[in-house]
Amino acid sequence: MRLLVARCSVDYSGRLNAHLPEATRLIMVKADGTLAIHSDGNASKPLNWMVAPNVAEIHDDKWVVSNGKGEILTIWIHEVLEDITHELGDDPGLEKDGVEAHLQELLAAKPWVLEEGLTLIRREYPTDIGPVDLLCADTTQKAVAVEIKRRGEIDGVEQLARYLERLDNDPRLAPVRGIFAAQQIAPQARVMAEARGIEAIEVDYDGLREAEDTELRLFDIR
Amino acid sequence: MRLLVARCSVDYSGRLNAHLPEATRLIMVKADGTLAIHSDGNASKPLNWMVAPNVAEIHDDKWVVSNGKGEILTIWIHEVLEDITHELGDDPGLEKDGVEAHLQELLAAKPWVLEEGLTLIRREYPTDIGPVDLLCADTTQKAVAVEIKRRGEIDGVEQLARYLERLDNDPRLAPVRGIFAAQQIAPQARVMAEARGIEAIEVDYDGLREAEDTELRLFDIR
DNA sequence: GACTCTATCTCGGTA
DNA sequence: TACCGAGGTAGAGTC
Repeated sequence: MRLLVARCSVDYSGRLNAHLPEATRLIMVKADGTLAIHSDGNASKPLNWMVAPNVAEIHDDKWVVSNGKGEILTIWIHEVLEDITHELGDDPGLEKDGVEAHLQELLAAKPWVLEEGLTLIRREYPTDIGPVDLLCADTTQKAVAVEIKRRGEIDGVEQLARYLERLDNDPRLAPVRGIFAAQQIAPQARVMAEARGIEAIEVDYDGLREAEDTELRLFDIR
Repeated sequence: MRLLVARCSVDYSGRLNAHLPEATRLIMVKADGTLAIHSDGNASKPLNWMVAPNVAEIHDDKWVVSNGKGEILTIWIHEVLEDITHELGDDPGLEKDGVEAHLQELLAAKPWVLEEGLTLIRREYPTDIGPVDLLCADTTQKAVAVEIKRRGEIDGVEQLARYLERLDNDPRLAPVRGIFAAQQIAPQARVMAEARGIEAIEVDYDGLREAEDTELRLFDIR
């Protein structure tokens, strides 16, 4: 990783056109060629950037970085205040916990926490506008589509409504009920769900995870 | 701006829980306290970060950065390879061109490029769930709602469909037609639009902008 | 301050 | 490769 602190001005042309007047900034170049230009304040995001893969022509006073999609970043270097390079090596990467994928796993394993007697037919059940998180069957063998979110907002309800519309076109499944499951459900999303005849259920993620841990210990499969 | 290259491990707890095993990384601290931890490859985004405002307890071997929302970032510093600080000063900021706002301006000025004879009634026409980008009238004086996106995705179609539903409740306007205008329209968004009776139109942004330039020169109002 | 929507979104998964 | 959905989305604008 190369870190350059310099007075510079920048032009970007590609997905839009943008210009940065002359000022002192940090130019960060990663090992794969990813380049980012940061100011000191008012944003955690870079002012300008260019992701890898790209080709950089580097001269003392001018860098021209381009990629295969017609994007060009031109940096005019007016004065270099610092120029250091470090080999950081590979990074083992971020371990995350608490995302939607895990909540989906937990509910796929125990759909009955959403409704007595609910059983799983398939995860990521495909429709022509995208996959439904869970397709289940209730105690009367009727189909139930489940959309899972970490935070239940209005667009999640819309998403489920779209799926239900498509699934109802399948005579083997119709009529399909909908369940909207999330750790937290916004009041507006709840209202929207009720208006569409969709059940909105808040799920206790931590409780589910603890239950999973307990079972794993009981069955000694760790 | 402080730039620290160090072997470190990191724990984040807040909107989710995440952990970074020990490795060499860049820790960037901006003047306002914004902090970002970057690896050398495979991402333009930081692995972990904490935006301002926050409170940082900084010791030699351990940083604890927290904010008022219960988020805590803990950095264990195992070895410092570089530690430099530069005052970059204020940045004049990025000047952009080519975003949705500009496309809306161009189409507001010339709604007839979307449909022969279309005239503008109002930009940002208010409904109780948000403003419609353009409300227009066609040659038969029927209302037409236009939603404008740079890239037309399925969500944009849904958004327009919601607006149309609301506008149709107004007896002075009903029935309202919908036009979905974007530089590029995704195939699924097009399918969804058709299913909703909405016309999907791809707009030539560069052509519109050139036409605008030409007119400005013709009328010498620059 | 809360809410809404855009974004050179970025990033990961999948067909 | 293109498309689609998730994000600790972040950030800007509006009410």
